[in-house]
Amino acid sequence: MTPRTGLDLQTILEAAAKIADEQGMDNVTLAILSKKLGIRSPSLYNHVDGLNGLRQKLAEYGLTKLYDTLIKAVIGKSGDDAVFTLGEAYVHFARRHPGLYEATFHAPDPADTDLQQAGQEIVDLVVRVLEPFDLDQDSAVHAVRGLRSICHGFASLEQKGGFGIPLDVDTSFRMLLETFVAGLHELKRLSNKK
Amino acid sequence: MTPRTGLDLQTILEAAAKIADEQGMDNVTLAILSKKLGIRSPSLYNHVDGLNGLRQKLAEYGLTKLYDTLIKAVIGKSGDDAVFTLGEAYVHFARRHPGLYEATFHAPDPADTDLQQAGQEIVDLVVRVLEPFDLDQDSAVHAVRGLRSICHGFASLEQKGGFGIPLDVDTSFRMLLETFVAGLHELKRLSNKK
DNA sequence: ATTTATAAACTAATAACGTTAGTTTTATAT
DNA sequence: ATATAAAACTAACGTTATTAGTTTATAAAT
Repeated sequence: MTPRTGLDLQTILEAAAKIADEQGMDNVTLAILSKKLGIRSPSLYNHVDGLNGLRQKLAEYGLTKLYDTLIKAVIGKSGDDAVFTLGEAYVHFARRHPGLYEATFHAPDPADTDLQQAGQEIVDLVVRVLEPFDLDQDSAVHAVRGLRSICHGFASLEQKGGFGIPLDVDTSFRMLLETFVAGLHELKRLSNKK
Repeated sequence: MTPRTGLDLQTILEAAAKIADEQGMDNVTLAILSKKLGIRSPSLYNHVDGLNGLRQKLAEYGLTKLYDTLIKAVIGKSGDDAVFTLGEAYVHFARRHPGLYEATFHAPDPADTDLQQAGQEIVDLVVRVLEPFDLDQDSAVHAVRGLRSICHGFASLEQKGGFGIPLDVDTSFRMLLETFVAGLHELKRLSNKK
């Protein structure tokens, strides 16, 4: 004896992501979402644990979509080139999916296991991209944090309209990545000297 | 004939900043704020244009406090040292005032003149800190964007609990700044070669 | 074909919030 | 003492999220 088939989580998350991208994360409400789906807002509780539950799932959904984008981008690339490609795919994702990207950081429970794991997959990917740089274990962790900070910081500031001056932002980001990569090589050279 | 003297904006913003820091930006509501101030929520409209107006003012307040912190930190410093000091003061501010720092990015109208000016002061400060690196005009703008991205990205990720692994975060950030500075020197060396 | 179990979707109701309108209060300058 | 202007108030409304309880539809079992 099985129940009737209604909405599924995937449909709900896609609709929520669309609202986030088009109207901003603030407008991802149960009221607006349910209207878009053609149901009443209490019905959403059959699929998601309230607004917080929706935000949690949406954050996870966003991270896995980001991961899919990144891994497709770096296939067949290595070394400096892979770093540039990874970075550019990251900010490109944030531009294409501003709301979903924002949702990634709006999880009510950042310590949730599923969410952590989705984030860890991205970290592991960045670790692999940085492997050719021959960093020791600790330095590798530091470098991953660095590259994530660069990508997220740039994407976030760009989204918030932080770059007022009319100077090409792609060039800015490319130069930032080049500076980072050059710095990695340089620090490695210095440590090899000893 | 002057009116009675009630609350002033400064008091309101300080209370709002405290709520933001202690309970998160989501709890900066007119209801909670007015309760903390011992007045009814509609009375806040005498000082601030609703919740959006409060958020706008709070963002501006946060930027000026950040600017004050940064400028005090870099006084008497120059070159690489000034960059390290600036960056560390930045993330230190974000740690001490997590909610107020977050508020900085939650202005309903990012294009507002007063807010833009508050942000521009910080940009100008970073420009001056990077002057010793002898960058041409465009490169200087790119470098400022880069350093801002690094600082904001790191602060933001740290705040969101993005760094799971138990490896010292201060070391991570220091190394990121060192990588950036080394990269700047290296790129400069390369461009001088021609 | 009929029955039945199950979950999806519903209605109704409540509490909290932001906001507006209109009234009262109170400190100060005359 | 009095008039004024703004601060603070009460009352009310619309919108949310949320809970409780009811109805409905569908897939499987008879």
